[in-house]
Amino acid sequence: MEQPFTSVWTREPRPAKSPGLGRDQIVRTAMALLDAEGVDALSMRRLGARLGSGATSIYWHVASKDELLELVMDEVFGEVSLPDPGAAGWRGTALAVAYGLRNALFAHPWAASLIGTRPAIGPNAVRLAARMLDAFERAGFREAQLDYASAALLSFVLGATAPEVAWQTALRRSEATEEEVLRATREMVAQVARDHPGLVARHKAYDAKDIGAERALSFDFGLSCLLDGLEARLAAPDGAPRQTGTSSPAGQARSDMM
Amino acid sequence: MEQPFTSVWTREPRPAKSPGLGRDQIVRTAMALLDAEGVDALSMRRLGARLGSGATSIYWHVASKDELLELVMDEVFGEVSLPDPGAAGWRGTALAVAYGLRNALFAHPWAASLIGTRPAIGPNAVRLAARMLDAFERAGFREAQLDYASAALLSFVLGATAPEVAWQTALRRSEATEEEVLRATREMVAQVARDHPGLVARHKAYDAKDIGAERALSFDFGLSCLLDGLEARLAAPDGAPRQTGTSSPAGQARSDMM
DNA sequence: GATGTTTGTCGTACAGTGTGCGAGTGGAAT
DNA sequence: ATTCCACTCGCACACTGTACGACAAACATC
Repeated sequence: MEQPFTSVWTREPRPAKSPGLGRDQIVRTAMALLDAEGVDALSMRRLGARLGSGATSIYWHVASKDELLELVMDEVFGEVSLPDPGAAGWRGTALAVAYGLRNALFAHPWAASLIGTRPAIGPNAVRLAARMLDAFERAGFREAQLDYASAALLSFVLGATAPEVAWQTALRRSEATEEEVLRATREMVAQVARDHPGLVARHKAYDAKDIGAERALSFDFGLSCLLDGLEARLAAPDGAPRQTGTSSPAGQARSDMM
Repeated sequence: MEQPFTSVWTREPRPAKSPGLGRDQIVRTAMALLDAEGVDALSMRRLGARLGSGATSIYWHVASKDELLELVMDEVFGEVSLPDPGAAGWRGTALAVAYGLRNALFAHPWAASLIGTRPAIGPNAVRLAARMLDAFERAGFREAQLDYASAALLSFVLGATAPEVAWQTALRRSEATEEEVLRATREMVAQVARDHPGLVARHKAYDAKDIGAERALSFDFGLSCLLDGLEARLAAPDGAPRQTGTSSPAGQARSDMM
């Protein structure tokens, strides 16, 4: 669309000395609307109505809806509270970021569907990344590994949380009881996986348990596994302590795209 | 919307004995359109035009656009080729799934923006999960850890790949040269992170390197870290070998939502 | 004070979107 | 011959993002 690859963050915001509409008020109202009614309910006209102004007035302060979404996205990143990297230690900071981000995404489910969509380079996202890099550097990570390690953590958190949130909101939107959902899901799995007998048995085992708690445990498990793996790299700085890992398997090209 | 929580996969597809339009032809054509022109270009009218039929004819075979997207999503999962879990071994299977999924997402960039959006429970996604569980069970994972471990792997792969794809397509859409983008990005970072002096220096170091290759290395690093961490759990079955990890930090509630 | 200029608001309009509805088609079964 | 059924499709509705240009109010300059 735009040729020199611009983003909200490069362009100056409107002077903002104004008495009426302002960029931050727009963003706040948009977040409220998103939180209250979900991502589908956010239209410029509805937002304008909530602001008590015309729909197209918004375009004076914000270039496009996409840009507005970038702004609210960064607001979500701003909501994770960061500990002092010196006091919390490496693992503490990592855990805080992980759970903070996870909780922020649960608090704003619409953000989960946007997170893979556009690059997160707003000031709050950058500050979060900087904090994490700081903590990881204190821990002893150097050079490229520093970036790799923090990227890995963020990747896991996002990849684990986004589908969870998707599930949760999908359930919430259909007003079925959790009972019904469980039954329907089991039927689905049974129907679709009848030639994978292990699956249906295992899925049956879930019936008794609380799904939310189970998912939290799963998150904990994956997170501490990843952190353990990272910690192991601190001992052997430039190699994979358990070998393999850097050789691509069975005819799969690694970095064939781009 | 629908009260008993239905999904495409529960409902029988239309008998499909038809000569004309059919569910699979629709899905194939939709994929072609998506691959060629991206996710914004997929509208029912355009799809109908490509099929040589009216736009609303599609609704006989497919309940809604959402359902259609679920179908094409599963087709993507079907594209990752799975090795024989017996022959490839645990780590081999894990690597194959990871790179296979990653490559599939790069081959169909539109899928990356859909992946966090709706639960993946189509037959191909289920088969992939079953294969992975099989391999992980052979490796020695049991009970809940079996699920946790495979979920962790998928989480990392998705969370690492989706933003990468998002970046790549964002760049592709703006017809800027990679040079321009680099310069603009650096300016962005510099502007936004001027109180994080470490960041801008580190970002400068990237200028010489190939971004794609760098990202592939990052993926490799995170993946092998996670696998190492998982492998460590095989030795100490029911505890975290490096302690911590299951206690939530500094006043952050763990599973407070849902 | 008069005159331009910037800053900001908004109504209208355009080209699209997903999809409900009901009318129409052809072939098969009665 | 008639009834039924699997399909196809045109129309219409409500709604979307946003380009454009007409306004108004605040401010600068003469």
